Amino acid sequence: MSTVPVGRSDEDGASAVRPPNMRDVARRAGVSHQTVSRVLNDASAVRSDTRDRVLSAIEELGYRRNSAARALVTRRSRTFGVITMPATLYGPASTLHAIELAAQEAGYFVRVATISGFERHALTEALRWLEEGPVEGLVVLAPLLGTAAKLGELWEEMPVVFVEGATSTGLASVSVDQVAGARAVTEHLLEQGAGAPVWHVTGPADWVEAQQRVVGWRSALADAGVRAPDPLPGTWSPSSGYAAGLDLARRGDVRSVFVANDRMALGLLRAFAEAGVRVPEDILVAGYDDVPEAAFYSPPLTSVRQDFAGVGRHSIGSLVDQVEGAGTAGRGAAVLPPTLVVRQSSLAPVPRRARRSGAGWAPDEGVTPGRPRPPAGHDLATPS
Amino acid sequence: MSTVPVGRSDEDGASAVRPPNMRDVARRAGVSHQTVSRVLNDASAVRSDTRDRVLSAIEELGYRRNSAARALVTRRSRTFGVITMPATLYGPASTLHAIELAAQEAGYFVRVATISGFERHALTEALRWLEEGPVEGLVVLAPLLGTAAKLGELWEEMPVVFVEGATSTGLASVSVDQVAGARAVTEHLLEQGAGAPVWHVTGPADWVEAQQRVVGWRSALADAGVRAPDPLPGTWSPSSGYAAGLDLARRGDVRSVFVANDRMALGLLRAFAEAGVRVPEDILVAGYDDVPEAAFYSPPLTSVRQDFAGVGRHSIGSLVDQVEGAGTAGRGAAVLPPTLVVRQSSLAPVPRRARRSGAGWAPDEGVTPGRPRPPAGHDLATPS
DNA sequence: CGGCCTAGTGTGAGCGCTCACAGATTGGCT
DNA sequence: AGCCAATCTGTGAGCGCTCACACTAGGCCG
Repeated sequence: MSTVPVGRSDEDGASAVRPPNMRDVARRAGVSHQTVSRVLNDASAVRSDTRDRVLSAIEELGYRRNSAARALVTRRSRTFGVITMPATLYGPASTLHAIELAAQEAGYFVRVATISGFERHALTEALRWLEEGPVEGLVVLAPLLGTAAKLGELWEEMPVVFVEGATSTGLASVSVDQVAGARAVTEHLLEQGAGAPVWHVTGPADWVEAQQRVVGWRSALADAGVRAPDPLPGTWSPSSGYAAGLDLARRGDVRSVFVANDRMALGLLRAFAEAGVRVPEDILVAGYDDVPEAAFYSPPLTSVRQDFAGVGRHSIGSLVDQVEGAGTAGRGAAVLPPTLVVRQSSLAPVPRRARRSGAGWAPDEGVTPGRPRPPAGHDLATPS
Repeated sequence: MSTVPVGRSDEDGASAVRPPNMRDVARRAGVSHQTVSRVLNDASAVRSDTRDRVLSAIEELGYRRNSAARALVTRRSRTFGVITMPATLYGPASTLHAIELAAQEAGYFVRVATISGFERHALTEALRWLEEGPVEGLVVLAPLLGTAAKLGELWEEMPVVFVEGATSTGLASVSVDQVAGARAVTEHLLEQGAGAPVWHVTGPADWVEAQQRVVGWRSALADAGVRAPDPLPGTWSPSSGYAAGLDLARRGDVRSVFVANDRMALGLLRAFAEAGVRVPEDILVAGYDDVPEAAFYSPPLTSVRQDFAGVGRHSIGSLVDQVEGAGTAGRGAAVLPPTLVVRQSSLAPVPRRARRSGAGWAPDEGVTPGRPRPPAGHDLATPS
């Protein structure tokens, strides 16, 4: 490792404390700066002993390539921008983290612009901020309806990928199949509830994911010939689930509820507990997201797991294809299948045939520390 | 807003699709490139009508300054690096988000390097990755013991701030006062439990925060003249809390438990529920972190809230001071006070005087949707 | 009325790198 | 020996910006 301090004090005695540059390395290795550049980039067309000399000069000087200079001449920043909301929500936060990880693996940097809302003005400002970078591509974590349309004409020629939310536009997008997930969980509740109507607590109406979960829920009920009750509005927050829970507990005719995310389901379970409604004996409950804590709710919550890491990888993969590949590479719409994870909250206790396909009564690993996520669940094939 | 496509096709008919540069703007405004630069930077020493002409030329051309060129000559990237773990944990994720937000407000970009562990090799590699940037300063989210020491000599002259974990080194650090938080929650449990010993489920032993919570817990017990029971080891995960809960439920003599984070407390509550232990009637429970869901656990969980946004702001503030200020600016150790949030899980039901200082039986806002975080809680003065 | 200050502007160099191309060296064939 | 191709290496320009400095014009003083 480097033992020589930065800067050079040999040769011409330039006393500057500036870091060593390519020319310094070249001089030390007895080659030209261009050969150093070749070693760093091509690796080809350089005789191996020359390369070795250059590499050891780099090591000795503690040389690090100046990426600003590199970016200047190549017009490539190796940076992707991410536009996101100030969400500490489990889903978006996990996706963002996965994106950062995937980008790092692909050798790109990520620059995050957080916006407070999806109004046009905020979007424009975020783009400005990112373009200062500048960025080579854009990931838009745009879970609200209409974001894609609003942004549509803002970039020209800038590679972009919409995550969790874009549809219909010709642009690249990556998402988890929310309709399939909602269908699966609804069908499961129908089966466990012996065909009784499945109620639904929605997410905010302007979220694409919330809307698609409604669609999946409706279609499963329609296919079963069961009339859909009016959905109860929620806001993703536990308190909105709590409110919905109080509503549902007051009615006497509810047999099962599909809640659009786990946090709301937690609030709903709390309301049921206070109202003396037993889960799953009186009412079956299922959530969505499969947060790591879901297996430890009371009772352990049936949920739908999403592959956030996969979403991150696909997003970055699409951008890399668009930037490095030619033509229409990476332009498609990737749709990832979700996984139903069955736990106690949705299993009708009486007909004990309910234990199916590895689903257990969590906490299923018992006292074993670690991630409480059993490999249980069926993979759902992507329908579209 | 810009209606002219990028590049220029007027003047000398250069057909290039390159974006407009400073010289293009200068030509259009009838000034020199240097005057354009002055408008963009100093703003001083330019006559106002000249400035206006330059600004409108910028607008018309859709000019955006090339930050690579700027960074090259100024040797300033306006970028901070963040070294973090692949944590989807609530605390680190919130802190990271707060850091990004604070940096954006201060006009800096953030580059995140995620490492899988705090071994020396991984750290070195992360530094390499960030230095490629290069970055002007470093935020080290280093919650593991000894990270600071391991990194100690790796940078020379690079501004750095340790978040949640560093101590004793002379370097800048920002953290929440874990000892004070643990003391407060332990004292509260002692009072509610009428002086009965408070048990403790710890976090992983190599986490600074876990260790300091143990310290706070011990000192509160010592001050009260109560012997500290052996702490139960945990891993931050709900399942480890579940395991600890089974252990504690088996003993008959436990009156109260302070669990080192909310996720473990959730697992512990689950174990108690299965074992037929009632909370708070049989055992009082409190957690740490005050995750947004804590108010909806069964029962609602007493916890300690940390000001993550404040941590983010302080971290970035310290780096900005170090970079822009002179000398020893921003070098101190900032310690932020936590807030105890009392909920049902820790309130002894019999002596009803327990309702104090705004603490309520959550979900205290009832059915109102929104953040389930009451303004309740006492602020703890920073002791150190 | 010439010298000097100040405000406003222009000129040229160069940051560290990559690109396009030119030059040097080698080896294999006639 | 001579020549061509293949392989390796060097040269110089220039990316878009900021910095240091030179220059001009006008106002004020001696």
